[in-house]
Amino acid sequence: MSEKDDFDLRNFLPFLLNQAAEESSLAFQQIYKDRYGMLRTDWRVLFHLGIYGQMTAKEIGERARIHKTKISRAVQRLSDRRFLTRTRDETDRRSEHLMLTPAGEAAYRDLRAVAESYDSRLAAHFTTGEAALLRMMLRRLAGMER
Amino acid sequence: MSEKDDFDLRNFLPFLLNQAAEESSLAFQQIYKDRYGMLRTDWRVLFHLGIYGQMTAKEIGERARIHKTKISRAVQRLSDRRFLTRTRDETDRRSEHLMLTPAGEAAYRDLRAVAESYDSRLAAHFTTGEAALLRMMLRRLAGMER
DNA sequence: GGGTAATAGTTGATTTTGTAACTAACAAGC
DNA sequence: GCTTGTTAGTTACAAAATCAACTATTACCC
Repeated sequence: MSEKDDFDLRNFLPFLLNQAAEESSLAFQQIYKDRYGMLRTDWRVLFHLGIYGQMTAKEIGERARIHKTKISRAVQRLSDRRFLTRTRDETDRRSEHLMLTPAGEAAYRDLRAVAESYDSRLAAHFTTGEAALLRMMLRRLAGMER
Repeated sequence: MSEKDDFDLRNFLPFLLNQAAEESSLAFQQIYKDRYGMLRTDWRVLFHLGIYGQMTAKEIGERARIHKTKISRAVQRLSDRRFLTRTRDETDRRSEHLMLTPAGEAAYRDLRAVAESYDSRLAAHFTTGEAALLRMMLRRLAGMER
């Protein structure tokens, strides 16, 4: 298994980003899965509603770049568990407004606290300046600014 | 959809890392998928063998943190397409040594060139120093150093 | 050496995702 | 107002990921 070719996979950004993303999501994933039986899309939808209040499925999908079928299923699951309510828009009856129930709010607040402390723990690997630069670079790679 | 809560999802590292990873893998994924019909695990296995030469499934799994069932199926697909050969270790007949065929080598060299230019394009978002720092930080988050 | 545990890798059942086709509602042009 | 095209969201089916159980082989150890 000695080196045979000098391409460095460990520095290839798509690979490296995936490894870092996977590793750094693991412990958080464990929590929303164990504590609420949620999937990745579920907590993302929950957080969007917790942060921005009432939104439609479409708005969440655009903001988080999640496909509409994934959103549809996450909304279904969250609705089944009484974490959100769906109310049709009366002026455009195709879309519906999603809003957290008190139970949804509680789950959101709980997970938000976990997320905050978890994020700090990750950021503690770096100086404050480095962490800020890292976030900036990631936002740029994610196409979230420019 | 006005702000209701000041938690910033766009700065939450697990989310941000995932968005960046997904976005920055898209175009590369398109290429190995369209050109060779490969899945994510397939090109990873291919690259490991291209870079390090002969390896066992277990070694690849450890190095890339991929579950053995995923590796097993990727090896099966690559073997079906005659991109690699499998030879049993005669001193420990449980494991087998994987090695690229000439066709596998050719695919690897082709994709490696794509990967290199693709990586440069991504890194061009930053100064040389920033890019080096980014890779270092990602390796640290991925648990690939310390 | 015989029994028990560990290891490399595979297979099968279940869950989740991805893709395309669908329904229902609205919009635009004429 | 009727046809054609869009849009929001759902559903059906195929592809892929996950998890547990399995086979075959080697290691341990009494």
